[in-house]
Amino acid sequence: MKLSTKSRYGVRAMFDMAYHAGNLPAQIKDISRRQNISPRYLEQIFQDLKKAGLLKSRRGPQGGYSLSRPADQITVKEIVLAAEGELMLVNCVKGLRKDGEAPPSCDFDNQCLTQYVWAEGSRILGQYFDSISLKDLCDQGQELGLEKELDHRFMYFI
Amino acid sequence: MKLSTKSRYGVRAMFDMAYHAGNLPAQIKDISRRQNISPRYLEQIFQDLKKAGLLKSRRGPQGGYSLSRPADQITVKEIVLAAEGELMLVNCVKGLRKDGEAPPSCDFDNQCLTQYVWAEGSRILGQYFDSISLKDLCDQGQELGLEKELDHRFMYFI
DNA sequence: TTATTCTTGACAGGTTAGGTAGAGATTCCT
DNA sequence: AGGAATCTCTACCTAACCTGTCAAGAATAA
Repeated sequence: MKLSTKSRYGVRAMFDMAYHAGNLPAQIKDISRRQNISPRYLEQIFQDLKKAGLLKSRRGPQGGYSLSRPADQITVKEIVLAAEGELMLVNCVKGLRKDGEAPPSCDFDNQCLTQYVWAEGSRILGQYFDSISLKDLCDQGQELGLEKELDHRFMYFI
Repeated sequence: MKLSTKSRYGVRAMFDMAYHAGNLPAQIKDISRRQNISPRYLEQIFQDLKKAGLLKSRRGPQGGYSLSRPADQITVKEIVLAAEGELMLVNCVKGLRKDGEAPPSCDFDNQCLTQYVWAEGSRILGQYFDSISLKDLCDQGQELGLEKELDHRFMYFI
Protein backbone atom coordinates (compact mmCIF):
# COMPACT_ATOMS: atom_id res chain seq x y z
CA MET A 1 0.00 0.00 0.00
CA LYS A 2 2.92 2.25 -0.66
CA LEU A 3 2.96 5.12 -3.08
CA SER A 4 5.42 4.54 -5.89
CA THR A 5 8.55 6.63 -6.08
CA LYS A 6 7.14 8.19 -9.22
CA SER A 7 4.49 9.90 -7.15
CA ARG A 8 6.85 10.93 -4.42
CA TYR A 9 9.58 12.13 -6.75
CA GLY A 10 7.00 13.79 -8.96
CA VAL A 11 5.57 15.87 -6.16
CA ARG A 12 9.00 16.75 -4.85
CA ALA A 13 10.24 17.72 -8.29
CA MET A 14 7.26 19.89 -9.08
CA PHE A 15 7.48 21.54 -5.70
CA ASP A 16 11.14 22.18 -6.40
CA MET A 17 10.29 23.85 -9.68
CA ALA A 18 7.64 26.03 -8.11
CA TYR A 19 9.87 26.95 -5.22
CA HIS A 20 13.15 27.62 -6.94
CA ALA A 21 12.23 28.56 -10.47
CA GLY A 22 8.69 29.89 -10.29
CA ASN A 23 7.44 30.20 -13.83
CA LEU A 24 10.83 30.06 -15.49
CA PRO A 25 11.99 26.84 -17.14
CA ALA A 26 13.92 24.63 -14.78
CA GLN A 27 16.36 22.02 -15.97
CA ILE A 28 16.40 18.38 -15.08
CA LYS A 29 19.97 18.50 -13.91
CA ASP A 30 19.28 21.25 -11.40
CA ILE A 31 16.12 19.69 -10.04
CA SER A 32 17.75 16.28 -9.78
CA ARG A 33 20.72 17.77 -7.98
CA ARG A 34 18.64 19.69 -5.48
CA GLN A 35 16.24 16.84 -4.84
CA ASN A 36 18.78 14.06 -5.16
CA ILE A 37 16.85 12.14 -7.81
CA SER A 38 18.49 10.28 -10.69
CA PRO A 39 18.26 12.63 -13.69
CA ARG A 40 17.49 9.86 -16.17
CA TYR A 41 14.69 8.58 -14.01
CA LEU A 42 13.34 12.07 -13.53
CA GLU A 43 13.11 12.41 -17.30
CA GLN A 44 10.70 9.50 -17.43
CA ILE A 45 8.60 10.88 -14.65
CA PHE A 46 8.42 14.22 -16.38
CA GLN A 47 7.17 12.50 -19.52
CA ASP A 48 4.19 11.27 -17.56
CA LEU A 49 3.60 14.64 -15.97
CA LYS A 50 3.83 16.31 -19.34
CA LYS A 51 1.34 13.91 -20.91
CA ALA A 52 -1.00 14.78 -18.07
CA GLY A 53 -0.68 18.44 -19.00
CA LEU A 54 1.04 19.53 -15.81
CA LEU A 55 4.32 20.49 -17.42
CA LYS A 56 5.52 22.29 -20.52
CA SER A 57 8.96 21.77 -21.98
CA ARG A 58 11.34 23.54 -24.27
CA ARG A 59 14.42 22.03 -25.80
CA GLY A 60 17.75 23.58 -26.45
CA PRO A 61 19.92 25.90 -24.44
CA GLN A 62 18.05 27.83 -21.78
CA GLY A 63 15.29 25.28 -22.20
CA GLY A 64 13.83 23.05 -19.56
CA TYR A 65 10.52 22.25 -17.97
CA SER A 66 8.06 24.69 -16.52
CA LEU A 67 4.73 24.41 -14.77
CA SER A 68 1.84 24.67 -17.17
CA ARG A 69 -0.27 26.48 -14.59
CA PRO A 70 0.28 28.74 -11.59
CA ALA A 71 1.37 26.84 -8.52
CA ASP A 72 -1.88 27.44 -6.70
CA GLN A 73 -3.77 25.66 -9.46
CA ILE A 74 -1.83 22.40 -9.33
CA THR A 75 -2.73 19.99 -6.57
CA VAL A 76 -0.91 17.02 -5.15
CA LYS A 77 -3.77 14.87 -6.33
CA GLU A 78 -3.16 15.74 -9.96
CA ILE A 79 0.49 14.87 -9.71
CA VAL A 80 -0.12 11.58 -7.94
CA LEU A 81 -2.82 10.73 -10.43
CA ALA A 82 -0.51 11.43 -13.35
CA ALA A 83 2.35 9.46 -11.89
CA GLU A 84 0.39 6.63 -10.37
CA GLY A 85 -2.07 6.14 -13.23
CA GLU A 86 -5.02 6.09 -10.91
CA LEU A 87 -5.85 6.74 -7.31
CA MET A 88 -7.48 3.51 -6.25
CA LEU A 89 -6.53 1.26 -3.37
CA VAL A 90 -7.66 -1.81 -5.32
CA ASN A 91 -8.39 -2.49 -8.95
CA CYS A 92 -11.52 -4.50 -8.49
CA VAL A 93 -14.00 -1.75 -7.79
CA LYS A 94 -16.93 -1.19 -10.02
CA GLY A 95 -17.16 1.56 -12.57
CA LEU A 96 -14.95 2.43 -15.48
CA ARG A 97 -11.48 3.77 -15.14
CA LYS A 98 -9.90 6.80 -16.70
CA ASP A 99 -8.51 4.88 -19.61
CA GLY A 100 -11.91 3.49 -20.47
CA GLU A 101 -10.91 -0.04 -19.66
CA ALA A 102 -13.32 -2.03 -17.61
CA PRO A 103 -11.75 -2.86 -14.29
CA PRO A 104 -10.83 -6.49 -13.80
CA SER A 105 -13.83 -7.12 -11.65
CA CYS A 106 -13.14 -9.53 -8.87
CA ASP A 107 -14.75 -12.92 -8.73
CA PHE A 108 -17.47 -11.43 -6.58
CA ASP A 109 -19.39 -8.82 -8.47
CA ASN A 110 -22.25 -8.66 -6.09
CA GLN A 111 -21.20 -10.54 -3.03
CA CYS A 112 -18.22 -8.38 -2.24
CA LEU A 113 -18.98 -5.73 0.31
CA THR A 114 -15.39 -4.77 0.89
CA GLN A 115 -15.14 -3.03 -2.45
CA TYR A 116 -17.25 -0.22 -1.09
CA VAL A 117 -14.79 0.25 1.73
CA TRP A 118 -11.84 0.43 -0.62
CA ALA A 119 -13.59 2.76 -3.01
CA GLU A 120 -14.59 5.14 -0.25
CA GLY A 121 -11.09 5.05 1.21
CA SER A 122 -9.66 5.95 -2.17
CA ARG A 123 -12.10 8.81 -2.49
CA ILE A 124 -11.24 10.21 0.92
CA LEU A 125 -7.54 10.04 0.18
CA GLY A 126 -8.04 11.76 -3.16
CA GLN A 127 -10.05 14.47 -1.49
CA TYR A 128 -7.24 15.18 0.92
CA PHE A 129 -4.58 15.26 -1.80
CA ASP A 130 -6.78 17.59 -3.79
CA SER A 131 -6.84 20.06 -0.93
CA ILE A 132 -3.11 20.67 -1.16
CA SER A 133 -1.60 22.77 -3.92
CA LEU A 134 2.01 23.37 -4.84
CA LYS A 135 1.60 26.88 -3.53
CA ASP A 136 0.62 25.50 -0.14
CA LEU A 137 3.85 23.53 -0.09
CA CYS A 138 5.84 26.60 -1.15
CA ASP A 139 4.30 28.64 1.65
CA GLN A 140 5.16 25.92 4.09
CA GLY A 141 8.70 25.81 2.76
CA GLN A 142 9.11 29.51 3.26
CA GLU A 143 7.79 29.29 6.80
CA LEU A 144 10.36 26.64 7.55
CA GLY A 145 13.04 28.89 6.13
CA LEU A 146 13.94 26.55 3.30
CA GLU A 147 16.64 28.20 1.25
CA LYS A 148 15.81 29.27 -2.26
CA GLU A 149 18.50 28.66 -4.79
CA LEU A 150 18.73 31.50 -7.25
CA ASP A 151 18.64 30.56 -10.88
CA HIS A 152 22.04 30.67 -12.57
CA ARG A 153 20.75 33.08 -15.13
CA PHE A 154 20.15 35.68 -12.50
CA MET A 155 23.69 35.55 -11.25
CA TYR A 156 24.92 37.65 -14.12
CA PHE A 157 22.73 40.58 -13.17
CA ILE A 158 23.83 40.87 -9.58
CA MET B 1 -0.52 2.39 -4.10
CA LYS B 2 -2.58 -0.75 -4.11
CA LEU B 3 -3.51 -2.73 -1.06
CA SER B 4 -2.00 -6.19 -1.11
CA THR B 5 -4.23 -9.19 -1.58
CA LYS B 6 -3.42 -10.16 1.96
CA SER B 7 -5.36 -7.16 3.21
CA ARG B 8 -8.24 -7.67 0.85
CA TYR B 9 -8.50 -11.40 1.40
CA GLY B 10 -8.00 -10.92 5.10
CA VAL B 11 -10.92 -8.56 5.44
CA ARG B 12 -13.13 -10.69 3.24
CA ALA B 13 -12.23 -13.84 5.15
CA MET B 14 -12.88 -12.31 8.54
CA PHE B 15 -16.14 -10.84 7.35
CA ASP B 16 -17.06 -14.29 6.07
CA MET B 17 -16.38 -15.79 9.47
CA ALA B 18 -18.41 -13.17 11.28
CA TYR B 19 -21.27 -13.45 8.83
CA HIS B 20 -21.57 -17.19 8.38
CA ALA B 21 -20.14 -18.64 11.56
CA GLY B 22 -20.52 -15.93 14.19
CA ASN B 23 -18.52 -17.04 17.20
CA LEU B 24 -18.22 -20.67 16.21
CA PRO B 25 -15.00 -21.96 14.69
CA ALA B 26 -14.96 -21.74 10.92
CA GLN B 27 -12.78 -23.90 8.77
CA ILE B 28 -10.37 -22.77 6.13
CA LYS B 29 -11.92 -24.97 3.49
CA ASP B 30 -15.36 -23.45 3.94
CA ILE B 31 -14.14 -19.88 4.00
CA SER B 32 -11.94 -20.41 0.99
CA ARG B 33 -14.79 -22.02 -0.92
CA ARG B 34 -17.26 -19.25 -0.14
CA GLN B 35 -14.79 -16.46 -0.79
CA ASN B 36 -12.95 -18.18 -3.61
CA ILE B 37 -9.53 -17.79 -2.06
CA SER B 38 -6.79 -20.39 -2.33
CA PRO B 39 -6.97 -22.38 0.91
CA ARG B 40 -3.19 -22.71 1.18
CA TYR B 41 -2.75 -19.01 0.80
CA LEU B 42 -5.50 -18.29 3.30
CA GLU B 43 -3.62 -20.33 5.87
CA GLN B 44 -0.68 -17.98 5.57
CA ILE B 45 -2.87 -14.94 5.93
CA PHE B 46 -4.53 -16.41 8.99
CA GLN B 47 -1.14 -16.91 10.59
CA ASP B 48 -0.58 -13.17 10.36
CA LEU B 49 -4.01 -12.41 11.71
CA LYS B 50 -3.50 -14.83 14.55
CA LYS B 51 -0.17 -13.30 15.48
CA ALA B 52 -1.93 -9.96 15.62
CA GLY B 53 -4.41 -11.41 18.09
CA LEU B 54 -7.44 -11.15 15.86
CA LEU B 55 -8.04 -14.89 15.53
CA LYS B 56 -8.00 -17.95 17.76
CA SER B 57 -7.53 -21.44 16.37
CA ARG B 58 -8.23 -24.96 17.43
CA ARG B 59 -6.96 -28.07 15.71
CA GLY B 60 -8.63 -31.36 15.18
CA PRO B 61 -12.15 -32.31 14.15
CA GLN B 62 -14.69 -29.56 14.68
CA GLY B 63 -11.73 -27.21 14.99
CA GLY B 64 -11.04 -24.17 12.95
CA TYR B 65 -10.52 -20.46 13.38
CA SER B 66 -12.72 -18.09 15.31
CA LEU B 67 -12.76 -14.39 15.99
CA SER B 68 -10.96 -13.50 19.19
CA ARG B 69 -13.39 -10.66 19.88
CA PRO B 70 -17.00 -9.79 19.07
CA ALA B 71 -17.44 -8.55 15.53
CA ASP B 72 -18.23 -5.03 16.61
CA GLN B 73 -14.84 -4.78 18.30
CA ILE B 74 -12.75 -5.66 15.27
CA THR B 75 -12.17 -2.92 12.74
CA VAL B 76 -11.00 -3.01 9.16
CA LYS B 77 -7.97 -1.01 10.22
CA GLU B 78 -6.79 -3.74 12.54
CA ILE B 79 -7.03 -6.34 9.84
CA VAL B 80 -5.27 -4.24 7.24
CA LEU B 81 -2.60 -3.36 9.76
CA ALA B 82 -2.04 -7.01 10.60
CA ALA B 83 -1.89 -8.09 6.98
CA GLU B 84 -0.04 -5.12 5.56
CA GLY B 85 2.45 -4.70 8.38
CA GLU B 86 1.83 -1.01 8.61
CA LEU B 87 -0.52 1.59 7.32
CA MET B 88 1.79 4.13 5.76
CA LEU B 89 1.74 5.48 2.24
CA VAL B 90 5.53 5.84 2.28
CA ASN B 91 8.28 4.49 4.49
CA CYS B 92 10.30 7.64 4.82
CA VAL B 93 8.26 9.50 7.41
CA LYS B 94 9.69 10.40 10.74
CA GLY B 95 8.96 8.62 13.96
CA LEU B 96 9.37 5.04 14.99
CA ARG B 97 7.37 2.20 13.58
CA LYS B 98 5.49 -0.53 15.36
CA ASP B 99 8.39 -2.96 15.20
CA GLY B 100 10.68 -0.47 16.84
CA GLU B 101 12.88 -0.13 13.80
CA ALA B 102 13.84 3.34 12.80
CA PRO B 103 12.29 4.20 9.47
CA PRO B 104 14.73 4.38 6.58
CA SER B 105 14.63 8.14 6.57
CA CYS B 106 14.83 9.61 3.11
CA ASP B 107 17.82 11.57 1.98
CA PHE B 108 16.06 14.73 3.03
CA ASP B 109 15.48 14.73 6.73
CA ASN B 110 14.63 18.33 7.02
CA GLN B 111 14.17 19.58 3.51
CA CYS B 112 11.36 17.25 2.60
CA LEU B 113 7.98 18.84 3.03
CA THR B 114 6.08 16.12 1.24
CA GLN B 115 6.53 13.69 4.08
CA TYR B 116 3.97 15.63 6.07
CA VAL B 117 1.49 15.19 3.27
CA TRP B 118 2.01 11.45 3.11
CA ALA B 119 1.89 11.06 6.86
CA GLU B 120 -1.35 12.98 7.14
CA GLY B 121 -2.85 11.02 4.24
CA SER B 122 -1.97 7.78 5.97
CA ARG B 123 -3.54 9.01 9.17
CA ILE B 124 -6.77 10.00 7.45
CA LEU B 125 -7.00 6.66 5.72
CA GLY B 126 -6.39 4.81 8.95
CA GLN B 127 -9.04 6.86 10.66
CA TYR B 128 -11.57 5.84 8.04
CA PHE B 129 -10.67 2.17 8.20
CA ASP B 130 -10.92 2.34 11.96
CA SER B 131 -14.49 3.58 11.73
CA ILE B 132 -15.67 0.35 10.10
CA SER B 133 -16.13 -2.82 12.12
CA LEU B 134 -16.88 -6.34 10.98
CA LYS B 135 -20.34 -5.89 12.45
CA ASP B 136 -20.91 -2.90 10.18
CA LEU B 137 -20.07 -5.09 7.21
CA CYS B 138 -22.37 -7.84 8.47
CA ASP B 139 -25.23 -5.37 8.84
CA GLN B 140 -24.61 -4.16 5.34
CA GLY B 141 -24.57 -7.72 4.07
CA GLN B 142 -27.88 -8.41 5.69
CA GLU B 143 -29.40 -5.27 4.19
CA LEU B 144 -28.26 -6.41 0.78
CA GLY B 145 -29.87 -9.76 1.39
CA LEU B 146 -26.62 -11.69 1.23
CA GLU B 147 -27.40 -15.33 1.88
CA LYS B 148 -26.10 -16.87 5.06
CA GLU B 149 -24.79 -20.37 4.69
CA LEU B 150 -25.76 -22.44 7.66
CA ASP B 151 -23.00 -24.32 9.34
CA HIS B 152 -22.92 -28.01 8.49
CA ARG B 153 -23.12 -28.91 12.11
CA PHE B 154 -26.53 -27.41 12.35
CA MET B 155 -27.88 -29.45 9.50
CA TYR B 156 -28.22 -32.48 11.68
CA PHE B 157 -30.61 -30.73 14.00
CA ILE B 158 -33.09 -29.62 11.41
C1' DT C 1 -6.34 -45.16 16.42
C1' DT C 2 -7.87 -42.67 12.78
C1' DA C 3 -9.65 -38.80 10.41
C1' DT C 4 -9.60 -34.04 10.67
C1' DT C 5 -7.65 -29.76 11.05
C1' DC C 6 -4.13 -26.38 11.92
C1' DT C 7 1.41 -25.37 11.73
C1' DT C 8 5.59 -24.57 9.71
C1' DG C 9 8.92 -23.86 6.30
C1' DA C 10 10.64 -24.13 1.70
C1' DC C 11 10.26 -22.58 -2.85
C1' DA C 12 8.84 -20.94 -7.47
C1' DG C 13 6.81 -18.25 -11.28
C1' DG C 14 5.21 -13.80 -12.90
C1' DT C 15 4.87 -9.00 -12.35
C1' DT C 16 6.28 -4.56 -11.03
C1' DA C 17 9.25 -1.00 -9.23
C1' DG C 18 13.10 1.44 -9.99
C1' DG C 19 16.28 2.43 -12.43
C1' DT C 20 20.38 2.61 -16.69
C1' DA C 21 21.73 3.31 -21.50
C1' DG C 22 21.94 5.10 -26.19
C1' DA C 23 20.61 7.35 -30.23
C1' DG C 24 17.96 11.11 -31.96
C1' DA C 25 15.45 15.56 -32.34
C1' DT C 26 15.05 20.38 -31.41
C1' DT C 27 16.58 24.87 -30.20
C1' DC C 28 19.77 28.60 -29.10
C1' DC C 29 24.10 31.05 -29.57
C1' DT C 30 28.04 32.49 -32.17
C1' DA D 1 26.37 26.92 -40.69
C1' DG D 2 28.17 24.60 -36.61
C1' DG D 3 28.21 23.22 -32.10
C1' DA D 4 26.47 22.85 -27.53
C1' DA D 5 22.63 22.33 -24.54
C1' DT D 6 18.49 20.17 -23.64
C1' DC D 7 14.54 17.34 -24.08
C1' DT D 8 12.47 12.66 -26.44
C1' DC D 9 11.87 8.06 -27.32
C1' DT D 10 12.71 3.22 -26.94
C1' DA D 11 14.83 -0.48 -25.13
C1' DC D 12 16.84 -3.02 -21.51
C1' DC D 13 18.02 -4.70 -16.88
C1' DT D 14 17.89 -6.15 -11.94
C1' DA D 15 16.00 -7.11 -7.47
C1' DA D 16 12.12 -7.35 -4.81
C1' DC D 17 7.60 -8.60 -4.03
C1' DC D 18 3.13 -10.65 -4.76
C1' DT D 19 0.63 -14.69 -5.04
C1' DG D 20 0.50 -18.51 -4.52
C1' DT D 21 1.97 -24.24 -4.34
C1' DC D 22 3.80 -28.20 -1.92
C1' DA D 23 5.15 -31.42 1.73
C1' DA D 24 5.66 -33.06 6.18
C1' DG D 25 4.29 -32.72 10.88
C1' DA D 26 1.68 -31.91 15.22
C1' DA D 27 -2.56 -31.61 17.91
C1' DT D 28 -7.23 -32.89 18.77
C1' DA D 29 -11.82 -35.23 18.90
C1' DA D 30 -14.54 -39.21 18.16
